[in-house]
Amino acid sequence: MTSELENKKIADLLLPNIIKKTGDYISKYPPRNLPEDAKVTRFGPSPTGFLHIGGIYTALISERIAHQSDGVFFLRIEDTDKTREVSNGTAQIINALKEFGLSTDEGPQSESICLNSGKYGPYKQSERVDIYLTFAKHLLEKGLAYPCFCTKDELETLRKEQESNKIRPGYYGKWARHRDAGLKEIEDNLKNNIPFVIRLKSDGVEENSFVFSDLAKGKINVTENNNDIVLIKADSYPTYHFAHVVDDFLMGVTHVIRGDEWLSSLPIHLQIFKFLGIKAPFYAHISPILKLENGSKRKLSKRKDPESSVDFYFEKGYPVDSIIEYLLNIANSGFEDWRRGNPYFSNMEFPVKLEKISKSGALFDLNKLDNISKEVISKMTAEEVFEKTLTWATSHNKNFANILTENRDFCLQIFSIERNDKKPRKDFASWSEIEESISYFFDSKFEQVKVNSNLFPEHLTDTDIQEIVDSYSNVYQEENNRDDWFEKIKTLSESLGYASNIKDFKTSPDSYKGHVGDVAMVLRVMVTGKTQTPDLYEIMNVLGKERVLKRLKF
RNA sequence: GGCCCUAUCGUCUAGCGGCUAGGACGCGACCCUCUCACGGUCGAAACCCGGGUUCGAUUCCCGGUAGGGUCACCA
Repeated sequence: MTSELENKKIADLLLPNIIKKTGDYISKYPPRNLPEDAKVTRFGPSPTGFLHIGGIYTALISERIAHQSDGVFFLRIEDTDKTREVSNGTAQIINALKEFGLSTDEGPQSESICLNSGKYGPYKQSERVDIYLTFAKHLLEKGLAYPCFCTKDELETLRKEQESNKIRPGYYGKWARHRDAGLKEIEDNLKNNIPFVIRLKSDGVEENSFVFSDLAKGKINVTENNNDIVLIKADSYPTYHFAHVVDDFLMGVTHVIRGDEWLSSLPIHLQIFKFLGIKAPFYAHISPILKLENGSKRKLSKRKDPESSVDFYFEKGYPVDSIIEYLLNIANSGFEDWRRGNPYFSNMEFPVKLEKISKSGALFDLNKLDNISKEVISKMTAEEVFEKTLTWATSHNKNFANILTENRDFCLQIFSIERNDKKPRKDFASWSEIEESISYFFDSKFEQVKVNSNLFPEHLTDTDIQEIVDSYSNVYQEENNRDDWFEKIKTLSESLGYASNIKDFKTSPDSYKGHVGDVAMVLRVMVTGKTQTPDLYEIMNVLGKERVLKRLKF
């Protein structure tokens, strides 16, 4: 029997139910009809738990690269490890993408809806098993793959033996026990119902290396793979390596954007492409987001770092645009300059460039996130701030949500304070900070705060304070503008023996009881219970005459 | 350990043979100012080490060192 015939027979023996040919699938999924420069990218997460911020980072870059080239960005659920799968994992992924506004053109959109499922789908790897098996069978027939009947224990002892002899561990060369098994041996094993995996019959030579051009990393040195890696597991699911190659080929992916932890398995992937006789896509391997711990950097970890989960940011109430802009800034540091030049453009307009992605990993910097977020929120209208705060509060702070809905107009006025100025306030980085910082506007909360007498300027006596409060109460009325309001404070200061401007006070401190700042501070503390607030004139206007007088009398 | 990747202020980075090494965040001072925030001005703060190549290296090459990744029937 020729080896060709024997291979065919082995393939049929191993996968008797696979009757389609690779060609059937290739013609079912023809090349995409897109403009020449259009890029097709994908996000391929595993539904194994909460979505990592690093996943959003990769998805964001992939989405921008596709859509900024009039290409296609799709979601593919990589659920080939049923032992690690989490029940609502897919839903979490879909929701997170939605929350971040990363729109997918194909793939699952919800539990039941899958966009364009007929075109290049299914978009769930567990539903594509027959496809992988067909391609695996093809490799078996060509003698480029073979069944391996080793048990886990056997592989374990093999590894131990290699390690103790200081030999590179792996299933290759003479260590690949089943690599050259004949038809008879395979038949016997199958008859005894011994489970098997399908391995690649590698032709790689460890000493050979070549230069590969990665879009993000640049030129890299690649060593040939000589490991007979597993393509199909004993449960008939493919490994990542095999699924990646088959899927990204059939689904017409042009640019594979993924974390650089995959860099070291690139040789495997290129080899599978070669064995299948198909062209590999472009690759961009991007550095992960890191965290500093005990002086050394490490990847943000799912288990140890709460900030690795996207939920962390949603709980704190960062606007999604803040997170997106922070991530864009990590991806392409030119983002900051672009933003300065285009303060009101959507961040979708910022052109992301793979070749500009930093080669080294960035430490996550919450300070920077806060700064970007303050900038983002300061550009929102009071209505936007209100709506987004309410949305956040509805799922994270019910009491506050009620206060917001019951006091809609009042809150809108509060959020308008110093917002429509040419230099708007930048004091909120997240929605969770707002409740506390505006609490004094609400009588129910203000009255609980006993105005602390040591908040007043130290050098004023109780009588001084009383005098300021009384005389201001007498002249107070709602003013039309800040200047009138301040003039009144100044006049009052003069009449009570305080300098109406601080410079006068500084030149001869002994001729005054204090200065206009002290007078304003007394009023500020009386009205808000705080020493640091936004513009007092605006606050008084928002509170209204009645409430101001009541607080002054208190 | 093998292989691969990376290395500029505390952090994110610009730099692509000649620069007082630039910017941003954070930090400090001052100005503006009714406090805070904003804004403005200024300041402290970096080229991992050693060899080459070169008239000249942060930049190119080699070697160290350090950090990271990877060596699964996980992705």
